[in-house]
Amino acid sequence: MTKAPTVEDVARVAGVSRQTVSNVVNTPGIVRETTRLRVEAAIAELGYRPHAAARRLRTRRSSTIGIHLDPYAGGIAGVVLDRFVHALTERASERDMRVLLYAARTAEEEIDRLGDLLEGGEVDAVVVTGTFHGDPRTGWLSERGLPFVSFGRPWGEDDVAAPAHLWVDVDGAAGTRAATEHLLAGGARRVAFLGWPTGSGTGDERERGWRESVGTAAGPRWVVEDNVALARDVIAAGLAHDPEVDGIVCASDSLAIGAHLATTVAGRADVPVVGFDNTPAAEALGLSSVEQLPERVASGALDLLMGEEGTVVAPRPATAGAAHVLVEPRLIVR
Amino acid sequence: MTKAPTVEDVARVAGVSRQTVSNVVNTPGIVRETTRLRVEAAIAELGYRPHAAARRLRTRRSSTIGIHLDPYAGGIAGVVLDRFVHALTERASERDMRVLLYAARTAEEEIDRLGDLLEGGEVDAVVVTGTFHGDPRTGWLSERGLPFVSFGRPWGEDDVAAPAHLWVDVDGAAGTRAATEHLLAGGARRVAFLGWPTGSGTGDERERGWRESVGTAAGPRWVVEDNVALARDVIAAGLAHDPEVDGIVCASDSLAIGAHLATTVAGRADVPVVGFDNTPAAEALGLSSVEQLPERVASGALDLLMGEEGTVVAPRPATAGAAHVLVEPRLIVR
DNA sequence: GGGCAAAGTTTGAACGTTCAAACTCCGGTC
DNA sequence: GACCGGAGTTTGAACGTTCAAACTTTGCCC
Repeated sequence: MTKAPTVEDVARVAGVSRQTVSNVVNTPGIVRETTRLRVEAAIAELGYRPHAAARRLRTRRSSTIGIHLDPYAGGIAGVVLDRFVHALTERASERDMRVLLYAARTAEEEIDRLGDLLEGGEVDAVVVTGTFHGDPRTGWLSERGLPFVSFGRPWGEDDVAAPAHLWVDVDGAAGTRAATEHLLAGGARRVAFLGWPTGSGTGDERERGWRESVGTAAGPRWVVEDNVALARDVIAAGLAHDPEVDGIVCASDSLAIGAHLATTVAGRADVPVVGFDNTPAAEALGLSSVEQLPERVASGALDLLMGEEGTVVAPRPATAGAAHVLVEPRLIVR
Repeated sequence: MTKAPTVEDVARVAGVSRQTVSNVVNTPGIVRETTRLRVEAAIAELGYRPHAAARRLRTRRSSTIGIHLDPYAGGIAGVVLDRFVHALTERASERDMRVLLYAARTAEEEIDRLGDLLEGGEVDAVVVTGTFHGDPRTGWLSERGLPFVSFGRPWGEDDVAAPAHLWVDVDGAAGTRAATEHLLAGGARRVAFLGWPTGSGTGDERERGWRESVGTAAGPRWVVEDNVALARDVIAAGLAHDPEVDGIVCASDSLAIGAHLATTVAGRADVPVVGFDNTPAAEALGLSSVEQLPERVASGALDLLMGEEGTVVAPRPATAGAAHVLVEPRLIVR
């Protein structure tokens, strides 16, 4: 394999200057038609491809977005994030952007990594996932004015009216509201909620949706860690104790699967169970579930970073105009 | 935010030359201890980070590996690939490598993208997934001598003795063999196989493992598309017709879940079902399954591209020495 | 203390691109 | 026919790093 051709080589073959070749590649509009065709022919003939590193060095733009990938946790929850990564890759691709993955075990390590990537010009912006109250990462990024968007609200602050930074999230309450209303519309008279212990912003939000829409049909609220076997046991006991329950809204598909197993074993297959996340497992078991629409989340993240139409990361301060996107999820009925 | 410091700035502060700063960063061993400390102090003081693009341009290395991410397909199968991506990111990170994702809808589009990424120096090598017999991508890459490894064998050729290119794969036959032997050891006398229609290399391989180890306990071989509901129906009918079956080995977790639903409904919960891929769904239902060990696959891919110890992509022709890694999967008993 | 090799350090150039400014045409206007 | 403006094109410089070669210092031996 001989040396790869450069703009210079193309220019020589086409009988024009370096810069004109560059213009044909980047801003064809300003080049005279006849010249353009000549240059394009030379590009094709030589098989010229712009060298990414040289371009990045000169333009100070990498056209790349970084995203952290946790060690695979097992279980069901990771699927949502993976779907988001898929969607982000596709949407980014449409805007001529790339997605770079990075690993980090701890928050400190991640901050270190973020610094390398952003300040070293390896990425133009990052998407931070799994944020929590007082997350050191978002603070660190904000302080330095580095461009980023979080998937997940800056919990605990006044995140909608005066957001601390750009964020995208799914409206969990709207999801459980839809789930609850679906059960009520199906004739349920006593709808229970199976969620996580209070304190996780996401979980509290999902519980709120049920509480606000269940009205007089409110059944018990059960709480357990996100685990199929534990959920099954809780529901088995709960149903025995409160047989009037005729519908269960869950904060996750793991919980829903546990609940489903419990109702099946107890011969109460008549009690509908609705999950959250619409994972393949819920699909396989024929459970209804709230779909987070990761594609919308991905689009929202890019809109915030690049503007609705932009093809370049142009960070706006969180204080200016729309600084967040809240995606309304959709109930998938099965 | 003022301009980011460069080697030059660090050099000035530390009272040394550019190159010495570079040496401290890249090959600290050759710098005198006292000098090194002085430079390191200057680096810390200024918060210097090497500019990735400049380094890439000069060294002609991106320290990045590309991998294609399909549109999220839904269903269970995608999970294995996602786990592989996670593992690849972590392993790559340990070797100071990054992982870049790219999207493409068709094989032609993917080839175009591969050309841009590899010849534009955006990535040093790519991992190609989901290869099939006569795959245009691997041919295109091989012709040009571009460095890549495939996750999946070059089916149909003499892939082990004279591999067409570097590849990593999971020994599917070994997986179903382990599953079959597990059922036999548990006392099964008639073990069926539920697989996909003949013709997919992967599926045929998994069937072979069952066939070769089931011996006189061979039950029927059922075949169906990879779908929970279809699998359930096939097993329901199959069990009714052949009630002697007392164990089912499946080519995937989707099939296994279908089989599990069928045995449960038929009141034949005594018939153990073993899946393949060890997805969260199988875990949630308490099904045994064959675990592909994506971490090993990821390590294998990097070993092939970079050598066992290397930190640089140093492509070897597939003809030289070990050009493939075949990972032995592990049965997870539940 | 002179000579010599090894260790450590500096210097000029180069990687391939795009920016910014300069330059060349060309048609139209006074 | 001199002047102007705009479209199209070229030129020199710069982005920040590392390579390769040249240079300087150190340590050792006789």
